Amino acid sequence: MSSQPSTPDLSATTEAPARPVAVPDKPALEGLEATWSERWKAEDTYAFDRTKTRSEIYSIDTPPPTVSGSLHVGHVFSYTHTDLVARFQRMRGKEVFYPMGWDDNGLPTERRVQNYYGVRCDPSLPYDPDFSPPAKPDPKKQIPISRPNFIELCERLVVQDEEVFEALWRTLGLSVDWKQHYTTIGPKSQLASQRAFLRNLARGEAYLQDSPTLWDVTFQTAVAQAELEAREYPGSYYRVAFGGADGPVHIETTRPELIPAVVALIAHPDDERYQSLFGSTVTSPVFGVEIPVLAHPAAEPDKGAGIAMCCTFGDLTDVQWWRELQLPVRTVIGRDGRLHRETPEWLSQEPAATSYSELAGKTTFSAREAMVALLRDSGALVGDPRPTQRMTNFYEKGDKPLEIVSTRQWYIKNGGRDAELRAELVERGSEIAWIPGHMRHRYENWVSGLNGDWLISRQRFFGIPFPVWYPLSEEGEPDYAHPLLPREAELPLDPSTQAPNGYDEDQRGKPGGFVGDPDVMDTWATSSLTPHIAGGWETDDDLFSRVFPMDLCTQAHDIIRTWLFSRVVRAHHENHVVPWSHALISGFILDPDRKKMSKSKGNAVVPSDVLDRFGADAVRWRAAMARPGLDSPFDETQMKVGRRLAMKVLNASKFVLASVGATAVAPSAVQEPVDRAMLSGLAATVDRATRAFEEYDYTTALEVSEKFFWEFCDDYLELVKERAYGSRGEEAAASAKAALAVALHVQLRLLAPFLPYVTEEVWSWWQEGSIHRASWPTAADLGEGGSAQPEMLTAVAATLRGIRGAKSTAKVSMRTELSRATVSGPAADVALAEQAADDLRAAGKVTGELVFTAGDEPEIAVDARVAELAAPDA
RNA sequence: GGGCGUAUAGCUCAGCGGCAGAGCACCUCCCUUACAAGGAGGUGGUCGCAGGUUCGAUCCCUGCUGCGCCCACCA
Repeated sequence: MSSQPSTPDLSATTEAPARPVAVPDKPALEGLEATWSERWKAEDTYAFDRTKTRSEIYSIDTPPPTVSGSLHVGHVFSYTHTDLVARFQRMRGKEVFYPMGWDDNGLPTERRVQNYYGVRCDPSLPYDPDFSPPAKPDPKKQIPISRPNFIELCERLVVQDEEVFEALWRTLGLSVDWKQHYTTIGPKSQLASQRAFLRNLARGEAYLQDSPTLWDVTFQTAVAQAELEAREYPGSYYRVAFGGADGPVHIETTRPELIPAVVALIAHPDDERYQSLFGSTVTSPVFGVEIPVLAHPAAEPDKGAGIAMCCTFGDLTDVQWWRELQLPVRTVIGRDGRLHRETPEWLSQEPAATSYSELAGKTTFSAREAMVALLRDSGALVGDPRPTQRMTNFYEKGDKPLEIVSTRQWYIKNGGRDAELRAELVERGSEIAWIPGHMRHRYENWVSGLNGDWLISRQRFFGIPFPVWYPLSEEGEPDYAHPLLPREAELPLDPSTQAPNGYDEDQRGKPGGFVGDPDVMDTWATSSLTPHIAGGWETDDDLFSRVFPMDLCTQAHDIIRTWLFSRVVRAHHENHVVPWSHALISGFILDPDRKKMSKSKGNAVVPSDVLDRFGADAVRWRAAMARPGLDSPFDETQMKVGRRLAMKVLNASKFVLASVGATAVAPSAVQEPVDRAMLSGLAATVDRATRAFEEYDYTTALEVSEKFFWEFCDDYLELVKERAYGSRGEEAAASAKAALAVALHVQLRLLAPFLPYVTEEVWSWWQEGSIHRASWPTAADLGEGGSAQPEMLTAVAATLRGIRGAKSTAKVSMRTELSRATVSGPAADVALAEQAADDLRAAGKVTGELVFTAGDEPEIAVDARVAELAAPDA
């Protein structure tokens, strides 16, 4: 560093660069993804160094994508957001723990296997070791296969799917350490899920309960509150007369097929119309069953007839009444969604039994038609049905309304039935730094609105089994109150193939023997443990202590109620902490009509297609323009802007490094005022980008860096081009070249998180190592120039723009020479611009006079005379 | 019905007490030795509506309206 400005340190500019500079003649974006993703893989560029201490580490919990689903650009954007932060933190010197998982467990995989291979799982069948799926699956005739055969196919297919996903993420340039990878069905997940479950059970946080459950009749499994989706569903109101002592009592129902399951009529205790009926009984139409009339405050006088029929179970209000009024259970709908084939005992009398036979075995839809006919014949149907649209609960992956079926299920306490726990979990939410902040309301709303504990068991096949058996009594009845549990050291295990301690396999299913729990855990019961699974909980304490609790969780807002909340629940129970300090929430990518993208709507944009057409850097650029939490419509034209930036980085870099030959990064050689002014502006940009990134505002970090870069190209580069080529001598050229090299060196690093491919490509032309392991730029990288006055470049650029404007107005080429140009404006600005008079003269091709004069204009203006027009005859 | 967010140029979005901004699109010009998949210049706005606070409001407050999302809503 020179202490004597009069003798600039030229040695820095003449010394040979660290390595030969190799700039291609025609830099191109094509092929960069293949080249560099391969290199990063081979060189393990993003490997996590587990010797670092917790304070040196930045750990990230990323949502494991459903590999059996299809990704669209929305996913790609959200995962890019995570990667932007990861790359920034890495360059800032943090050791980034950035694992990736695949969610391959659960129903989506089962469905995909069914369709892909044309099979279905029939647990009653024995394993067939010679089974191979049909070459041409017939979707209409699925072949029944055993559960072990089915699971084999699941495992086979997810491996294929996962390869495709990994390739996509690598192409996108996610800086994941793939050695930290996990799958939600893999052994690590099995172990963590079963261990965590046993711990929950031991502490009383998990329990088994036989009670009314939301039930999907298509998939024949229980579903959790978090998986509900209310949808509009057409129906009709039927006005139906029950027989009362003093004449008929009318109710309205949309579900007449549930009349055989009526256990009470219920009205509001203050409803004057029904005071005389409370305590009395009525008889149900068609069946003639005696039904009590009861009062309960949940009945709404304005709804329907004001008096409701309570069935077991038509909806959640029925469950509430059943529970609080201690009503009997009269179930008619089975797990398959059909009315029981056997006549229920309370309908065994005639004429009920004959009537019921009209309904037995029918789906709810057919049973409804049959029931309406019975009502009509009996005269109990009053008037015509009135069509209606109402909101009905569906399983989010299902297409038939949910039923409520009494079943035995495993639950984990999540505050849904415990105000104290709920308050603790709400409080956990406020310990998280939400980005953007208002996403915390989503969390609080959800937790506050829970109406039951978390149902984690599913009556499915491809999932993690509960590590539990039940002893069988001498009568062969399972004793659910005293489950047989393994020791943690025996995990992971499968109770359907392994016997509990103290029993032999031949006692399975025999009186006095045991039976394994047949259910599997829902996939959220596993993904709620992703910080534990990825972090080596209880299997690698050293690693876990270095990465947990994590620094960041990133995801879209739709899974706050599921993935985010369930991880908070698990970490709260197990570790008494929140699992991460920050939650960065992405918005959705919408189609151009602002509708959410989804495969079913056919408006999803396939990521591999846009990656092929625009390149990963361009796609990432567009992703970075979507601020946290904000939904953003997808528009291809914006990809082009990102692509143009990537291309510009290649071209500008080629110009600086090859055409000008500015390769030595030597800030001390920068002496010209305008060069120092440029570096000073860059210093301010670095500062702003860094602050923005620290606040997870990657969009602003990109905007300020990109804006500077374009001005650097459009103004500064043009301005100093001639001087850098040597038009004003060695010293002046050296200053420009040093400034160009320093600025490029800094700007490439500023852009590296966004455009990992082009920045790496350019870095490789003249620097050692990966730019992604280089340090994040600071003002110190810019030397003393960084503290010069940036206004000077502003004034000079305004002057240059004025000169160009004059040529543009005169409709002449920018190469046209000017015989005279007068720069006027505020005295201070003009004085600053004048300091770069020689550069301006060169860049503007002012061959004649270039006059600087203070004037009245509020900003710099240029009055120019075009030489060719001034002398057309010449 | 409850909650959250949002409304700024044709489009996508910044700005959030002091002269209304960017990119895209559009128009004009220029094949300039880094870049024509480029470059230069330009047109374009009652900052949703109505009140209020203020010397001053796109910005703060209140109300309204539109849009979006989450939750609740199966009589």
